[in-house]
Amino acid sequence: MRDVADVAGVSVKTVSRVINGEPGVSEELRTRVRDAVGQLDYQRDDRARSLKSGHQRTRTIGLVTVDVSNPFHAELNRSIEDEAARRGHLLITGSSDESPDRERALVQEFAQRRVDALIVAPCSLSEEHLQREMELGTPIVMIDRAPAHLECDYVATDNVAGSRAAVGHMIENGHRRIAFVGDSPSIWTAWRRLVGYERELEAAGTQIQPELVVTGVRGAKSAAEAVRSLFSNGAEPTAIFAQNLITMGVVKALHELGLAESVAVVGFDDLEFADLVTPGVSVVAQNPRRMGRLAAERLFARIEGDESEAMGMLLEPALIRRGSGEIRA
Amino acid sequence: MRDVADVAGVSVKTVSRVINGEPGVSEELRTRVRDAVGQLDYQRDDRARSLKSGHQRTRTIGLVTVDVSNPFHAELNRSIEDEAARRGHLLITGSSDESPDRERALVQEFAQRRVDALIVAPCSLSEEHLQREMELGTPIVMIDRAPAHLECDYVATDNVAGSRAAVGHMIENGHRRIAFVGDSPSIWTAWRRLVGYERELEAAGTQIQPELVVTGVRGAKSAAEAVRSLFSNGAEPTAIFAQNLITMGVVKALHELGLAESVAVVGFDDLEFADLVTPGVSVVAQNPRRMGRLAAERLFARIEGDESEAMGMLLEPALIRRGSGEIRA
DNA sequence: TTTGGGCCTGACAACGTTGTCAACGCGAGA
DNA sequence: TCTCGCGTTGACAACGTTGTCAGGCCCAAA
Repeated sequence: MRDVADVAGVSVKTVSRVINGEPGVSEELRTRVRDAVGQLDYQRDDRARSLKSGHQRTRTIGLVTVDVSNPFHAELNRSIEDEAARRGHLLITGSSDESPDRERALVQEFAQRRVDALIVAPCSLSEEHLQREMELGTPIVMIDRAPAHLECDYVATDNVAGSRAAVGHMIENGHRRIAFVGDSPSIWTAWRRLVGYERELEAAGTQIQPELVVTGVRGAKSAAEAVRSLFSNGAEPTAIFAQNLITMGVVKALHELGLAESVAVVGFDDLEFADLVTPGVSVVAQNPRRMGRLAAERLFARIEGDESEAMGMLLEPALIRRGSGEIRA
Repeated sequence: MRDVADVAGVSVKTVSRVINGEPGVSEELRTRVRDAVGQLDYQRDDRARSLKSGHQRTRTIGLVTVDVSNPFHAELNRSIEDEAARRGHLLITGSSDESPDRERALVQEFAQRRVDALIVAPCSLSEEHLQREMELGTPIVMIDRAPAHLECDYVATDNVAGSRAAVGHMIENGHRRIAFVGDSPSIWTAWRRLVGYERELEAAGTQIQPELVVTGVRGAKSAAEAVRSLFSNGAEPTAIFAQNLITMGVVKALHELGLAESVAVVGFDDLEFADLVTPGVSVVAQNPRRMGRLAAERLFARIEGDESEAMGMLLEPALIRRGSGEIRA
C-alpha cells in the first residue's frame, strides 16, 4: 500500500480511501491511485484490515461438519456456502469424523483465525469449547444436531418423527420384526432415530427385541456385515430401518443375500440412485439444502446483532415410497 | 495478550514465548502465564501473528472446486483437507459452478485473506487471475483439469485414455452407433473426453456421426432430456458414453424408456449405487482421493520452497465392468 | 574484586491497515 | 480585506502479534 501511495504520489490514507470506495477523494487522485494499483497488482490485505478496529470482521465463517465427502454434509456445506457468498462471506471448513478431539481442534483453529461465527454439526457431548467461544462473542449455530445443554440456535430434522413415520409405515405393512441398524446413540441423530423407533414400536404394542437393534454401525461396509449377522444369528427381521450411508450397505447386503424382494427397507436420508434399484429404496428424506439455508440465515441474523433468545428449529422429513418400504410381511 | 501479561505480571513478550512454546522461560513464569491464559480464556490472534514478519504464513489453503455437493468434488475436497490437516493447515473453500467470474472472485477473496497457496479446478479459459497470484508468490496447483497456458503444477485424470477405454470397450462389444453425452467442451474434462471418444472411433475406422454427439449437457435432468431426444429424433444409438452426474440421468432415462437392457452405457466417474442397478452401470473410474492427495503433496512441496519446474500428472482411470457396458449391439 | 558468559526477561519497532483529527486551499459572504 | 465553511488530503496512532536487541542477574574463573 505504501508502494501504491508512492507511485501515485499520495498518502497511504488516500489509497485506503480509494480502495474502499470511500467518498471525498477527487477524481484525479482516484484515477492516479487506480492506475498505481493496476500497475503494481496491489491487493488489500484483509488480515490487517480486520485487525485494525475491533469493529471490522474477517467476513469468514467456520463450518464443522462430520465429513464433506458424505453427500448429506456436502449438501449442507454447499447451501451454507451459497448463503455466505450472497453476503460476501467465505467458509473455512473442516470434517470432524465424529471425533470430539478433532471437533475441538477445528473450533480452536477457527477461533484463532477469528472467524465471525461458527456452524457446527457437533459430535461431542461436552460443549465447553463451544460455550467458551459463545461467551467470547462468537455466534454459533448447530446444524443437523441439537445441543445437549448449550443455549444456542440450532436447525435439525425431527428425527423422532421421521423414524416413527418410517417404522410406522412398515408396521402398517404388517411387519413386527423390524430391525434397527444405526450408528452409536452417542451421536444425536442416531439416538433420536433409535428413540423414534422404540416409541413407534411401543405405540403399536410391540415389544422391542434387543437382538434386532444394532448400533455403532458406521459406513456401508460395516452395515453390510451387520445385516449378514442379523440373518445368520437367528434374529431374522422381516424389515429393516437404516440410515444415511448405512442404508446403502443394507441394500447391497440384502441383494447379495437374495432378500431384496422379501425384506422391507426404509432408510433415513435420500440416496441418489434409490429409484433405479429394484425394488426402489423407500426413504425418509431430509432436506439438507433447506437446513443449511436456515442455519445460515440464523447465523447472519446473529452476526448482524440479533440478541434474541436461542432458537431451535426441527424440520419435518418426508416419507418417499419407492417399493422397498412397501414390501409386506 | 496484554491482559494476560498483566494478570501474570510479566511482559507481553514473555506471554508470546509461553504461548508458542519457545524455550528460555523459567518454569515459574511459564505456569503463571498458563494460569492467566486459562483464567482469561485467551486465544492467540493468528491474523496479527501472520501479519508480523512476512515470513509467517496463515496456514490456510484456498480451494476452488466446481461444486462441493458434487460427489467427485466432495472427495477431492476431503482428501485435500486430510493432507492439509496433517500439516496443521486449514481450508477455505468455494464452488465456482463453472462460472469464470465466480472463480475469479473466489481467487481474489482468497488472495485478500492471504492464503498460503491455492488449489483450483479451473473453469476459466483465461488464466490471468491465476498467473497474477503466481507471480505474487502464491503457489498454485490445478486439479482435475490441466492449465491452458499457465505453467503450474496440475494433477488430473488422463481423460483421453479413459474415454478411449470406455468407447473401445463398447466397440469391442459390437457397437458402432455410440452416443457421446457430455458437458460443454469449453470445460477441460469434457473436451478431453470428447477427444478420446473421437480418436477411438477414428481408430476403429468409424465415422463420427454429429447427431450422436450431444454437448453442453449439465446435470442429470438435462442428461435425461438429451437421451430422450436421441431416441426421438432418429439418432438411435446402440450405446452411450456419459460422464459424472450425467450418467445418472442417462441411466434413469433409459430405464424409463425400457431400454436399460438393450442400450449399452459406460460412464466416466464411479457412482455409489452403480452395482445395485440392473444391469450394473459400467464406468471408467477416477480416483479422486488419490488425485486430491497428490495435488496437496505438490502444493506443500511448493509451500516448503520447491522451485523446480512445473509438473503435470495424469492418472490412469480404471474400467469397471458391471453389465451395462457389456450389452452387445 | 573484577571479568566473562549464560540465562531470563522486557522495551520497542514493525507487519499493513483504518479511524481520528488537524491542516490546507478555495470561494463566498461580511 | 478578513472570516467562515466546505471539500480534500495527510500525519499519526492503534489493532495484536513477534523479531531484535539490550539489560539484569547469577555463578564461575581470573
